[in-house]
Amino acid sequence: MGRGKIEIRRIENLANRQVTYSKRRNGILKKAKEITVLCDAEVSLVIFSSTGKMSEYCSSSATLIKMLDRYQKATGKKLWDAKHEFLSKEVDRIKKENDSMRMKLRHLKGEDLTSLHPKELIPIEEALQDGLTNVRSRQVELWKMLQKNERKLEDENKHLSYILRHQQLVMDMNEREMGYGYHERESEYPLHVPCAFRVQPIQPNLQNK
Amino acid sequence: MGRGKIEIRRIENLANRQVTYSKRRNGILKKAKEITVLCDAEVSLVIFSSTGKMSEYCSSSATLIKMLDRYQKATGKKLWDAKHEFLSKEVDRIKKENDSMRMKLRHLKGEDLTSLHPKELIPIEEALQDGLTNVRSRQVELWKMLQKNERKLEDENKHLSYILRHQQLVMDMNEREMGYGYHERESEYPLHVPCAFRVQPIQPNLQNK
DNA sequence: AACTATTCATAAGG
DNA sequence: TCCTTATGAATAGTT
Repeated sequence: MGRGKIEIRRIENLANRQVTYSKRRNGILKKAKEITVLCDAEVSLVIFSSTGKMSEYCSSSATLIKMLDRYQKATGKKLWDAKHEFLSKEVDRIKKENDSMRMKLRHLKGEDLTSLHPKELIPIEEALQDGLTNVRSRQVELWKMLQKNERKLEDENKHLSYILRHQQLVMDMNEREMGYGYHERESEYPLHVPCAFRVQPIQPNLQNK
Repeated sequence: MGRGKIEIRRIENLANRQVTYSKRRNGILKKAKEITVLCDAEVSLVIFSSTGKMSEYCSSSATLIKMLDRYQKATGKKLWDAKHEFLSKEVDRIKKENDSMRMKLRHLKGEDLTSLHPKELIPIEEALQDGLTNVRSRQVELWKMLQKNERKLEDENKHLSYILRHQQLVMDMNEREMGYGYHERESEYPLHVPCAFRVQPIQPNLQNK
């Protein structure tokens, strides 16, 4: 494809070789990009020129690392050292554990049951029954605690109300005793108790809530 | 370069995409080989089709590992470390997922409930109830299937027994008809039916099992 | 898998 | 390195 056919053998002339290199490298990079877009493929391409200059292309969805991972899985060749191998195995192991738990959860939800042997249903049923028992006993426990707490608060409430009411009575009496003659003293030491904080007669519905 | 120009965008038709993929893949592989020969370059090329099939080319003087070493030196990017980091993150991520599922399972078993807010008990209870319902309906389903199958077998059994009893009656009659006169014939063509295979009167408990 | 019309890549030259 | 252009290669659509 050019002004004449060329044999596929090393180009001896350095300048020509370099020119051809850069032209063809661009061509390959372009083709690589095109195939990823056209065909939904993933490409990793690394080229070193004879002078050692590097060019690379890696399809956007695939980092070189991911590509190499896939490469390893596809070929079985090991590119990494023992540390990575350990981590890879760790990932696999945990993933398996994960899948198994996911399955268990699904079974407990009552999904995918048709894939199970009838005998396998028994322990699942028992586990569910136990779980339900436990959850409900916990609820009863909480309920009792709430009730107990409520009673305690109610008692406290009554007690406080009683004290406050008593205090207010005392204050009212003092006020009446002192009469208008003590007006100045009152302004020096005002009571600073806004209406909202004055104890009201207890509301019946507060007790029964 | 073909019967008409095409846009560089994903080919929607699957068959076309696959055909184009294989044509262009061959093209790129050829170009990669050519540039290594013509220009004394080194190329590493890995392609995955959308179906996950891998093709690769690596110039003879460069194994992929050597290429990656050069890549690391050329870019300063540490593939090894990056890979390590990637895997570590992966492990962490999956472990978290794992812990969360383990917790869910424990909760469904009714364990560690004290750490939950009372409101969180409700969905768990519901899930357990649903699961139990599903498991039990599956059991009922299986039970029905078994019963149906049992009835079928019972009927078949009755039918076979009837036929065999009938056959035995016929055989017995033949034997009696022939009398002792046919002794020699009987020894020439023995019945070859061992006792164990003779049909016995049906046992009542076989029918009711 | 082959064919072929067409587009594309590129060798040579400036 | 970039432009041009003649040529051969690659390939899209078809059979």
